[in-house]
Amino acid sequence: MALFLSTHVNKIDKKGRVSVPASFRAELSEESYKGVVLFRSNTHQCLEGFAWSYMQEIGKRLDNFALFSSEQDDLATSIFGTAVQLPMDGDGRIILPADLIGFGGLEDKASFVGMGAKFQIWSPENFETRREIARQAVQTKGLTIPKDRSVS
Amino acid sequence: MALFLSTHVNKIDKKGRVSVPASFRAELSEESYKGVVLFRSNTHQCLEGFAWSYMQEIGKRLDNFALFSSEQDDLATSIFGTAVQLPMDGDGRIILPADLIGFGGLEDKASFVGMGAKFQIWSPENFETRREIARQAVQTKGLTIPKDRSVS
DNA sequence: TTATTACCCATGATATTCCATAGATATCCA
DNA sequence: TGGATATCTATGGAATATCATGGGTAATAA
Repeated sequence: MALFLSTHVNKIDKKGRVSVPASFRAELSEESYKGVVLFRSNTHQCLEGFAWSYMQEIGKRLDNFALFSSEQDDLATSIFGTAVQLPMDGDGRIILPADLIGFGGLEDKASFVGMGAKFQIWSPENFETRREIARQAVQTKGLTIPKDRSVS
Repeated sequence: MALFLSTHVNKIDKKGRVSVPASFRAELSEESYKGVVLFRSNTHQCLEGFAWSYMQEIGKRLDNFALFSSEQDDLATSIFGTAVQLPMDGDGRIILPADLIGFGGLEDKASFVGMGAKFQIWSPENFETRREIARQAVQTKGLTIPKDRSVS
């Protein structure tokens, strides 16, 4: 499984192109599809990205919901319905669609934030705020990584 | 599993390079990936380091959280989002990124402090203070190490 | 056409690799 | 035991490779 790590700030050029960080590309290189899947975050003003193979994993997990339930319908709509598949060019860049640039509040820079199996794309300023909120949440709620695999 | 012991003070050169202590390198030599993972401590003004395999373990555990839950999001952001994977050069050095040098309050020297499975990197002056506080806490609270692995 | 996308190459900045040196520690042998 | 030699470690600097980025042009679509 791909493991995205660290935060990289890259420039969005006037064609809407942005380099996928080299370390992310290395993680993606094992994938059959050379590119990323992006969609709008349901919780933040940012974009979320996966390797194509992880989309299949999400599909499986969605199957755990009852077929035709409203939960499955809502999730499927917000995830699969808005996702776009973006190919990488020979230099490891993708073209961000204008509507996603708008949704993420992006301007001339994009922060790629590794989240393990997925990553997020933020405007650098918004992310600094988000990073601090997350840090405090981990501290005050005492969040830890569970030891075993028996978590729901 | 790697076991990091003792404290070593090494110099940070003008390129941000610093030698990983030889005894730490010996512990890392069994790892498939020759390098370390560093991130900002949530509790101290210092950096924390792991072997790469430990990070993969954390990644797996985190994947057990419900997808898109706020807990997973907060943890992933503060752990994976701020971590960096640093390869060692042929001479056993890593390059500390400028933002981590700033976060840790480091200048021209770095104290590598073995903590068992992980290690910390401190500014030597700050660590002397920290060492004394930790010593007193162990004394007054009568802290001990539990026998089994059933600790939360 | 006109706009958008794919592909190619150039370049500066940054990171990685390689080599040199000096001090400390260990090893060896008479 | 003494002393010479080799090895390991930390450190500095230079050469080389990689990455992000900009721009050009051909292919494609509307």
